[in-house]
Amino acid sequence: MSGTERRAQVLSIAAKEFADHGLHGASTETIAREAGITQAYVFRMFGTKKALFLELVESAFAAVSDGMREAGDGKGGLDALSAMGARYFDQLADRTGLLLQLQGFAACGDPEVRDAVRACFARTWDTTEDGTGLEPVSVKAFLAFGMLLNAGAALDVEQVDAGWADGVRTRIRPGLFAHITGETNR
Amino acid sequence: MSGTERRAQVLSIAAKEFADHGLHGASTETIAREAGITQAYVFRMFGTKKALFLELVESAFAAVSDGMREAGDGKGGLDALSAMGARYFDQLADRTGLLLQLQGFAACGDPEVRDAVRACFARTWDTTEDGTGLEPVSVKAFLAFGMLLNAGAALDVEQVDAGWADGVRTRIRPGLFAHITGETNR
DNA sequence: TTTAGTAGTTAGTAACCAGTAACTTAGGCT
DNA sequence: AGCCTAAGTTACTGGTTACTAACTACTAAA
Repeated sequence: MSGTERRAQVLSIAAKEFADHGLHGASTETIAREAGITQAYVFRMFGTKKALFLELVESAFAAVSDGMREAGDGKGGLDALSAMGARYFDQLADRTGLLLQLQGFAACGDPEVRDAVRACFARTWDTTEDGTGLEPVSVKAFLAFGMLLNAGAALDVEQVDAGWADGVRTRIRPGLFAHITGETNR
Repeated sequence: MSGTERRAQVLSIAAKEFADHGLHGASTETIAREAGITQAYVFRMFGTKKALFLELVESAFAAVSDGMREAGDGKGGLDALSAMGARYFDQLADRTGLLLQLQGFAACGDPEVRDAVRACFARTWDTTEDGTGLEPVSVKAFLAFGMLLNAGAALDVEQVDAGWADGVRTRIRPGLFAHITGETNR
């Protein structure tokens, strides 16, 4: 198998592993075994476990940011907002990506991880703000619903038959964010 | 030291440790050392690492739910909503509690943890819904902002001087949730 | 003074962890 | 043929992990 193929395969397997068990819970040995290679070779490719983790977390955030920017490109005003909102929620249907974001936040006890995730989140925030032209409160609401989706993915809310689960699954009307106003800066 | 005192002390130390490093990243050895006792005694008190973790996560969720219910007790309508909202955000100022919730979500790869966290989240949802009398979309928005606070706590947003950080810190006007409407059930 | 319980320890175990160094094997190019 | 590089392995390390069994020191009541 070629280097780039192998790399992609390991990244895909590691993504699932890290999404389920987090930075510390996942095992490089397990990842290697599932990929059919030696654990030593994983380290040869990615250097450290944390580097592999960060690469996956960063690409999970980037998928959302890039997707939104692409959706809004060439449009303006409400069209752009609507397209970006739709793309945002499309990207957020990827459960592994959501869980990787969550694991990124959870691993922020490590300063290196925290700095990386801060940068990722900042980029998502700025992309949302610049692309939609919404005021900060609405951007906040926009991203807040994204964070709730992270939690929903963790709880595997799709598999739950209950009132609260229905509530979490309920999709917000996209135009909503344009109407949220009245923040008070603390 | 008496049993209840020791237990409380260990719980408090373990809370910080689990909040920072998660279920798998935290070490019982470290917790024991910080408490000035043997690691073996931690297991004698709590049985397993996971049991200790779950006790902390559950109490972090319960603090929010119970606080809200208490705040709304004896009041009605907008008064109750306002009081519950205030209490909700008060409880969410506890960074360790927020991080423990986050680590609970992150550890949901383990079925036992997932079931427990589902139950906690369900209770928070129901308490919010019953107490405020809001429609599901608003409850969703209410809790979504809570999830964003989890992320903000992980990123230690208080220490960041940037536009996005200001945005995350911006406090929403409590009455807002009463005016969110227009969901579309998917 | 015995008895019962509570607070805590010592001394392990077996499994697993991330990470390293040195080696091998196979294919393409000159 | 001979060389180089990329793909991959074997074999190992030092450390940590959660968890257990068996023991001790102390206190308070009967």
